[in-house]
Amino acid sequence: MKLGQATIKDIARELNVSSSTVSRALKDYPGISFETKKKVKDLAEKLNYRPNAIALSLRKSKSFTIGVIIPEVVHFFFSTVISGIEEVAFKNGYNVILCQTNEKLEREINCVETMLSNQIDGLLVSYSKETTDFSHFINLIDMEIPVVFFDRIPNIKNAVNVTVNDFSGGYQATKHLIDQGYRRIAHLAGPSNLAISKKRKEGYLAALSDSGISIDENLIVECPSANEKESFEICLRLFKDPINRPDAIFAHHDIVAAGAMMAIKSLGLRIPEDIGVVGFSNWQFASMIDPPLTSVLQPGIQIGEKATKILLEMIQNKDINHQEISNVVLDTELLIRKSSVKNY
Amino acid sequence: MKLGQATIKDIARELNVSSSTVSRALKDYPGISFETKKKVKDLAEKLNYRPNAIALSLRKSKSFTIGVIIPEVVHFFFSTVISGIEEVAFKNGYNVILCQTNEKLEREINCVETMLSNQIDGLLVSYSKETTDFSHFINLIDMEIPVVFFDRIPNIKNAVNVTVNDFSGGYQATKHLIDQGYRRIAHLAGPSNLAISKKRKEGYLAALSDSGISIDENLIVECPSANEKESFEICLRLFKDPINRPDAIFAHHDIVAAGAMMAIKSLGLRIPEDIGVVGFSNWQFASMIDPPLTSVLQPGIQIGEKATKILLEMIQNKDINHQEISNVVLDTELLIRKSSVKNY
DNA sequence: TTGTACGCGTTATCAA
DNA sequence: TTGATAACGCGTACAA
Repeated sequence: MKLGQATIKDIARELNVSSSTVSRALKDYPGISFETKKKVKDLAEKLNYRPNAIALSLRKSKSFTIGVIIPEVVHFFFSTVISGIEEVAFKNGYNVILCQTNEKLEREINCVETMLSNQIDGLLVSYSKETTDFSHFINLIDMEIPVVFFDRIPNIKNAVNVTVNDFSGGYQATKHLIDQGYRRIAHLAGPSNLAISKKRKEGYLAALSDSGISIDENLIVECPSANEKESFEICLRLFKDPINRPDAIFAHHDIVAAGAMMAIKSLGLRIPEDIGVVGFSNWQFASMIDPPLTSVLQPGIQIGEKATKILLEMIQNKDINHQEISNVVLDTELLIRKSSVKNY
Repeated sequence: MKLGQATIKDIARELNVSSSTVSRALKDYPGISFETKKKVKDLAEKLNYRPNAIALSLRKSKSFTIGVIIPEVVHFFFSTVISGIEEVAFKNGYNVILCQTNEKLEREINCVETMLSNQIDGLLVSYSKETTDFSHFINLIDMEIPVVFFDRIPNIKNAVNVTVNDFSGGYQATKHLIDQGYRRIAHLAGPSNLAISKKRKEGYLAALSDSGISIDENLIVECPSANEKESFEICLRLFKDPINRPDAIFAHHDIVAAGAMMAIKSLGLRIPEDIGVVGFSNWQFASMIDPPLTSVLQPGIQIGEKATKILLEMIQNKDINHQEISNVVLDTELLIRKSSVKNY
């Protein structure tokens, strides 16, 4: 018995018909006698025949595969996005091939190469923190390969972007802290080359402005690595001066917020009585820490679904009007928990 | 077909040589004049030539792709495993195609079909909670397609399994609680059809036994869904009776532990003073919750790496001795934090 | 040193 | 109603 899978040729040989007949019979093409059709289908069943997707790809110049490039899988938000992507792709008969960059530009370029070699029909990307030159993506777009950016979106002509309303998320978060009576609200900002960092910060600034609170540059600190350790240390410094210290923190995301909370606790300060805290993304742990963390919900699954739906549309209908879909912005929602409400 | 993807034929035509010459020149085959080689390579560079992986797959009957089937991406442990898988696969020039089952058997079978159609060279699997019949996997093994199971491993002849020592993890956790002076230790067990649930429970039982503590069946409760809500409710019931209530919890995993912690707090009990808690898997949030949760480290990245290395070995060397690698067990490590140490 | 021919699995096209 | 052929892109045995 031959290794591997039965092919159309195997069926044809065994039944003494041509492979085209088998192909047509299997696909219920008109003009095949009922008899032949039955013979073929029965044998196919018996041999456990399965069409070879690789051969199909070659024949049709279409791989039914979409590529996904993300910074890292081990990141709650990205894992939810992947989940949404996989879900929609699977339902539409597309495969997902996955590549993580570990936030390295070199690796990212390498991933794009791999994707190209593998003839992906389209690509979903959230680029790395190191990426400032987008030519490897622009090349793809120039080759007319559909590309959709999500979450971290570049400023590229003809790019299609899916993201949440980071500005409004930042605004909501900050406004909420103001409404709760906090006045010296610090912002732990994200890496400055990411548009999301800029947007969240702008939302923060706008909320302060709108409430007539003057902006104190000392209260805005960038967290380039955006991990809990970095944020812990930054906060220790930030809280050193008891006079000028902030009374609330709006963090770029929940991990940063968690680091801040640890710093606050380690200084013997109370959350939310002394310091209020709001995060971003609503990581899984947000509701489980103590006190539960108020956070801006960033609907990862929906982002993944939406981005994939758009990508599939672009793949299936090349003449789609890019202008209309070039910037999809999903709504955020503030999930209020104890970390920011004094009388919760 | 994507515009601008140059093929060997394009190069051949332009240079007035045969495509075999181009093919050979590109791969530095002997017997090609330096001159031709240079011409070909230069033009390839200029045209941005990239070998078509699909054509190569067909030609070589090898896809350089491995499939990964997991219950869900949005699960910290699995996301770490995927990360390890992707890392090793990428380094070895293999692609990763991903399929999640959402814990559904039907979907799982469907995923296997997809993988087969796509001619994966090998498969990594952690099966769904619903799966009790493994014939869809056994078929693969019978077809001599390399399959490696990780974390959730079946009892199948010739299967290759990679897992952590769940028994010893359960034992460590329980022993630690005993050493801390806890005596009425409850176990919130995982879904009963998973070997990992059984193993962790056996470790728990053995530790009690070895310490001469009698086993109270009322203190062992299964959590079939293993989410925080379920565990919260189970714990409320478990703690209703102030006389017979447990003084510690060993949970199947950290999410279950987190649910338990919420229940404990909501009843006004203190952790670890009144109730000690130990989880499993060391989810990312374990160190961030209050009090930080003692947990059994389950090295997901290493599991992913190890499983992939073994799979690639099986793919590249069909004559490998399965007996020797049929059961790889990685060590767990107990990370002791405040949730289980009264005088931390 | 280079070219020809074939096959990997499939299907569209034309011919019978 | 069915068959033969070519083509998708590539590599390679064989021929020149």
